[in-house]
Formats: sequence, C-alpha cells, structure tokens
Amino acid sequence: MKAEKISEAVVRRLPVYLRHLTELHKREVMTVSSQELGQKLDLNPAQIRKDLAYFGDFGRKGIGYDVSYLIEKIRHILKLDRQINVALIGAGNLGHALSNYNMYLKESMKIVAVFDSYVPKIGTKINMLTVQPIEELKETVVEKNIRVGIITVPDTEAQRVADQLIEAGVEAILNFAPTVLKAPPEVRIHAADFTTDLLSLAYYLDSGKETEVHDNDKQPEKVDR
Amino acid sequence: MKAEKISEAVVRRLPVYLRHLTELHKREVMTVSSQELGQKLDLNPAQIRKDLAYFGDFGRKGIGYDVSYLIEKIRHILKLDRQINVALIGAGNLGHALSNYNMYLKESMKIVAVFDSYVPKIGTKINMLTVQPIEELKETVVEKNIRVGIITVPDTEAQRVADQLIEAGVEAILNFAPTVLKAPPEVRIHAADFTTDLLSLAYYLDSGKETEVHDNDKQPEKVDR
DNA sequence: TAGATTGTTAATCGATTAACAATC
DNA sequence: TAGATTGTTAATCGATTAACAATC
Repeated sequence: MKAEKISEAVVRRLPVYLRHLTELHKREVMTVSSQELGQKLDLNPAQIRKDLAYFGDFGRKGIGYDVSYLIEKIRHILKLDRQINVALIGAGNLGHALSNYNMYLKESMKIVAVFDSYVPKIGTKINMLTVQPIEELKETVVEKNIRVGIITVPDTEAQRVADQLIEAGVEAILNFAPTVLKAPPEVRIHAADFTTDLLSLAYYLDSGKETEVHDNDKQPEKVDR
Repeated sequence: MKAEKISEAVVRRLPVYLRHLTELHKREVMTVSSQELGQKLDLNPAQIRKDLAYFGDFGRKGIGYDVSYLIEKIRHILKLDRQINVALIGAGNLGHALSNYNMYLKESMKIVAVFDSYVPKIGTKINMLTVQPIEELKETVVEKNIRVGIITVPDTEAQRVADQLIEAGVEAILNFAPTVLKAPPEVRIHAADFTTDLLSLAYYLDSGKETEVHDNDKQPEKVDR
C-alpha cells in the first residue's frame, strides 16, 4: 500500500476486474490468482498485482485473491457502494440504450432524470423516467443531488448542455458527442464518442482488398508535395 | 517522415484532428497552426506536430497547415477515402444509434448489413437495411465484402458472435458488449463498452456528499484484514 | 517442507513535452 | 528582414513488465 497518485489507466482497469470477479462469484469460484485473471482479461499478471497493490494488500501469498473480498474492495474504491445520481441529456436511441444498461447496475451510478429539448419527446417515458425539458435541468440537478451528467445530444448542442450541467454543479460528465468539451479543471470530462473508435479502426485494416470509392491513388504512397 | 511504428495513441488522435479540420473547412478557414489546433483540442502542440510528422511533411514553416490538404492526407492515412463495409450485429437501441451516426460518414465506414437473433426483429428495417437472422452472417459477410463487425448484442452472446465474425473473415471488431473478447492476433478487437467508462468516472467524484446506500463504512479507510 | 503466488523493486519500454535550428 | 511556425532531437515523464524475496 502506497500513497502514490493513481493513474487513469489503473482506474480504468478496475471496472474490468470487477466485472470478471462478479462473474467468478456467480460461478461460485472462491479464489483467483493474478495469473488466471490476466489470462482471462488479456493483461499482464504483474500489472494486475500492481494495480491492486496501490489500494491495499488484498491478496494472500501462495493462494491468490479472495473473490468476494476483492469485489467488495474494488466496489469501495470505485465508490460503487454508494448511490451516485446521474442525469441523462438526450433521449434518443443512444440515451435509451444507456438507460437500459443502467438497469443492471442496481445501486451505484443511477440515472434519475432524463432531459431533451425536442418538444414532442417531453413527457414521454424512458424506463420509468419522464423526459423533462432541458430548462428544468438546473433545478432538478440541485433537487435530486445529481453529480454526473451523460451527454447524448447532437454535437452542435453538446457544449451548451455541458455548460448548463457545469453551472448546475455536476462533478463529472460522460460525453458521447463527437466534440472536445471545454470545462474548468475541477469538472472531470470523459470522452466516450464512438465515431473516433470506428474511424481509427480503419487504419488497421489490410490495404489491398478494398472496395474503392473515388480518387483511388495507387501510387507508391508519396507524401511530399 | 520516418519509418517508425505508429502507436495506437497516435492513430486514435487522427480522427479527432480530422473532425476539427472538417469543421474549420466548413468555416472556410484556410490554414491552421499546431498551436491553434492544440488549444481547441486540449492537446500539446508539439504532440500534434509529431503525430502528423510520422506520416509526412504536411505543414509549412512559419505558416502552419493547409486545412484542405491536411484533411485529404488524414483521410488517406485512415483509409477513409475508400469504402469499408461494416456489419452490425444487434439491432437494439445501441445498434440503432450507431446506424444513425453512420449516416453522417457518407463514404468510408458503411454499415451494409444488420443482424439479430431475436425472431420478431428479423425483417424489420433500420435505416434502409433489413434486419437479417444471424444465421446468414457468414454468407453475407463474404458476399458483401464486409471487413468490420460491430457487436451490440448482450454480453452473454458477444463471444459467440465474435467467433462467427472471425470465422467469416472480418479483420476488425468494435465490441460494445462488456466482455473481453478472445480472438486471434490478426483480428483487431477494439473495446468500446461504456459501462467501464461510467464506472471509472465514479472514482473521481469528491467523497463526502454522497447519497448513501448500504454498509456505509465511515472508518478511516482500513485495508488490512 | 515444497509449490504457489503475492507485493514490490528495478529494468525496460514507450509516450509526451521542451527546445531549437531550419525556413516560410 | 522580423515574426511565426514547422519538423525533429533530446529530455522528461510515466506506464508496463520482469524478477525475486517474502510467505501462505
């Protein structure tokens, strides 16, 4: 156990550990080694041990990690043993998808309000929640102690929505719009836009067998002008 | 221009550059410096210059980068100047959301087939595409020269779907299910699961003002047993 | 005790940032 | 020419991996 600063990379692996541990728990596996965990999650065992050791001595030498105990610990580290209220802004397909997933996470992160600016959507229901007009954002955030906002509006509206969330006092934003949001440093912004993922994937495709579209330059990759 | 291996981090920034450059192009901005780009995208200008320099000498000293020219170059690097056919497996809300976004990206990555295993969904339309039974996956992948698969099925089915995609011969998979997929090294897997994002965000919230749920241990963070 | 596996230090590897000569 | 900005090298910073003593 040390007092170092925990890197973002470490924090982003914790939910992955948690997920697999929960799976093991369901299968009534009592104990797991960093070796086995690494195999399953495609990670280096040393890295897993190091990640966990930042937060405490959770394992037992010669044995491994007690599954239930480690679940409990990671849940605590990630603050998933408290309820955190979340607002969803944007009641489109993506918003729907997110609120469905959210049903899984019983306590912890919980979507407690949904907003949209498109008038016909207001008043409709999404998983027990009534879609509210975006004008009610601020008061609802305060009333319901909402601490996280999820943005699933079109990119043109994303910054405006972010500004309203920040002004209302949220501490973190998960942004699905394909824009880089501006925010003061105390508000944590996480980009979750998948067009970026999809486009970067294209880079790794084998050239050679593509269905061509236009200006197909078959020259040997000249870059200089 | 060098012959180094390009890191994943670099590749993942390219779509972000492209997006902003396209925006500038729309606003008829002719030229942009790494300085300005860095400001807008929250990146170090040196990093932007270095990223671009991996692929060629795209800028002009004292001037900056020609917006149109750089767009063209990045599109070429990312292979977005050819059409790449994509299959979507899972016609739920998330699948819908993705196929909507896909409409934007005129050419390049294009969803050309949608599959689902849920019988009542088969035959329904999503953005001009008819949902097909998953049994037709392999033949369709071959027929339509599909090279990328997007998985938006529940986590319990994800690995099976991945296996079918791989067997059918896709080169890359974008996986939205919260599972670590097993695949041979020549198939690129990209995890795009957002529960991980959401859960890791909780870590960064200020403790102190939470709505408590259960087993609220207010002891001073003891880790040892 | 022998075998297994942790926690941690040291070594390696890789990515970001600073600095600056080249040059538009 | 003076000012701006690139491309690139060197310096820094950070993250991953290997190795191993401690110990269950």
